[in-house]
Amino acid sequence: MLVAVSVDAQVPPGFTLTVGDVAAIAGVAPSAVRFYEQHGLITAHRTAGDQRRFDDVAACRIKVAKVAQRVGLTVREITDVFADLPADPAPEDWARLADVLVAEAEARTAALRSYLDEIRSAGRLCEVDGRLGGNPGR
Amino acid sequence: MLVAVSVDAQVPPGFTLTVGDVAAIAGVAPSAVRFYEQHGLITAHRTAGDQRRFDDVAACRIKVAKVAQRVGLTVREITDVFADLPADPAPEDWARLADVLVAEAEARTAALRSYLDEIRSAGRLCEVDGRLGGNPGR
DNA sequence: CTGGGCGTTCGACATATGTTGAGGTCAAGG
DNA sequence: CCTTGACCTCAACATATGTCGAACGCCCAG
Repeated sequence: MLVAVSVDAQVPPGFTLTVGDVAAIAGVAPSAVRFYEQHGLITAHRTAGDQRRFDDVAACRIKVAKVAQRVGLTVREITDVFADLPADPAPEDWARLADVLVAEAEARTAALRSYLDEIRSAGRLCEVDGRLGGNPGR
Repeated sequence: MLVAVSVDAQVPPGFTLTVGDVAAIAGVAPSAVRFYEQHGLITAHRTAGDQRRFDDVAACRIKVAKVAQRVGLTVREITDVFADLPADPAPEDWARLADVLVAEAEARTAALRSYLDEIRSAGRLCEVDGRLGGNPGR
């Protein structure tokens, strides 16, 4: 007789965390966790009673996302980057992810620096490639 | 009696750009220019007819702001950074500004990199234990 | 098997960042 | 002067990122 716990038979093993659990681990509000799931940043399985059950990877994704948001990435962009992350990421997978995110952050910083350098080196502020004196339509 | 020469006497010299001019130069919509003025990112003088007249510095500030937004700074934060910028900035002033902005961008990138490094070196992702018996193909 | 602490959805609210439209005014060219 | 396009304000809408409350359901401990 192997009939035992049939309640969460459809929830894969490892998916034991509730919304509140993930929220506590990731340091965000439960509402935010639902928001991220709605937007595909994380995924959940559902119990027979329609409750979400998360993986610990979900909490990890959220933590990374919060830091990535600080460098200007939108939830949508972060979701896209996460699209390449396997369901059960190995350290190398995290490393690849890190490369992508850091590269993006550095590219944006480089753009900022480059533009500021341009302004600074232009003797008289940034009258760069703008035609002053005309008023063409938009 | 009306005095003809008093029409734009209150608008300082150099403030010749209309909302549309600044918008065209900075590459944003006129509505955005008004928005930035409302939020203190740029300042305008008014003609006798209550129209805004900007300085070319305004367009420059907007251009910088757009790039700074890409590294995660809010309009509020950018406005605060601009608070230290003189009305008529010299190259050194832009240089100081650049230092502040780039430092902030790099700090945020560093935080991201540091956190990702932490995850990667933790081996077992975000300090949480799951089924680490292996990485089943699935 | 029941109580209450979580969970669920849904819609309203909140903030940031703008855009659009209505209704009216200003200013520069003809 | 007078037309016409750009400007003014104000309000509503739009999107991103969440939060909160109501009304209701699930589930674990006693």
